[in-house]
Amino acid sequence: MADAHWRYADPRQQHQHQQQQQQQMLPPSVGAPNAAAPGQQQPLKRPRPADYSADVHCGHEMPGYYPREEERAGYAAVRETQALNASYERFLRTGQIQSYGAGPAGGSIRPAPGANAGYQPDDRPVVAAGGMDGRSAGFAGGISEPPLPPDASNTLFIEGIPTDCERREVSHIFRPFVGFQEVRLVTKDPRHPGGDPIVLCFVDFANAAQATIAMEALQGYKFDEHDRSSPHLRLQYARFMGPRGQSGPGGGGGRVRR
DNA sequence: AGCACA
Repeated sequence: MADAHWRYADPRQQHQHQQQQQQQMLPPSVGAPNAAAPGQQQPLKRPRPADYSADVHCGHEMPGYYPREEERAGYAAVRETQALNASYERFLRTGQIQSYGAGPAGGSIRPAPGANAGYQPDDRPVVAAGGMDGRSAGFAGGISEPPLPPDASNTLFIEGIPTDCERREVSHIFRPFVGFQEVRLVTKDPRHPGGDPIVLCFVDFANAAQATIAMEALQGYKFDEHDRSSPHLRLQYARFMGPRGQSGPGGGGGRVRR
């Protein structure tokens, strides 16, 4: 608890000698050696002997560790997202929503105390989907949902993201929406030579209804609200859904028809 | 306009 907190506290604390000791004991980022991202591994200064793998464990294990660029807040987002996924899967099975999104409880959403828990601002999603599924549950509010378009997908394709925008910034925009799972940024070369590179973005939601709510809420969203020439977002359903999407082949997401 | 990840 406290030892997870001291890392992020401001540097005016008086235990610096302790920090230095601990930092020497913990290697910088030996999270999960076999899960390293392709472009991410640090250059090895010298090849390790074969018996290296036996004693790498240093008590620094992190369930669900993502070796990408998420640091600090990213951790919390990922962990929280996974907790939300778990909640939602429970909802799918039981048909009951338990303190999902808004609401005071959140006890079941909190990650178990461990690595860096206990350091989270209250950033749980507040923009909730009325009827989660459109089918069965979700009539609690008495508001009927419009049917989803036939090409609805739980992945959104977002254009118009400024090229200097980082993944974290995009996550800030989409994270308040219930069902948010992940943001993926893709940089494309411009069609015209000399043009600006293009940033495409894919955002996953737990289901298509939640994706639709976010899509309509953020359609035309301006990045710089006081700049009239600021780029604005255009959101569509993503065309192809791979295994990450919920409606693969045979899942009802066939050809686009209207 | 431009649709990737596994």
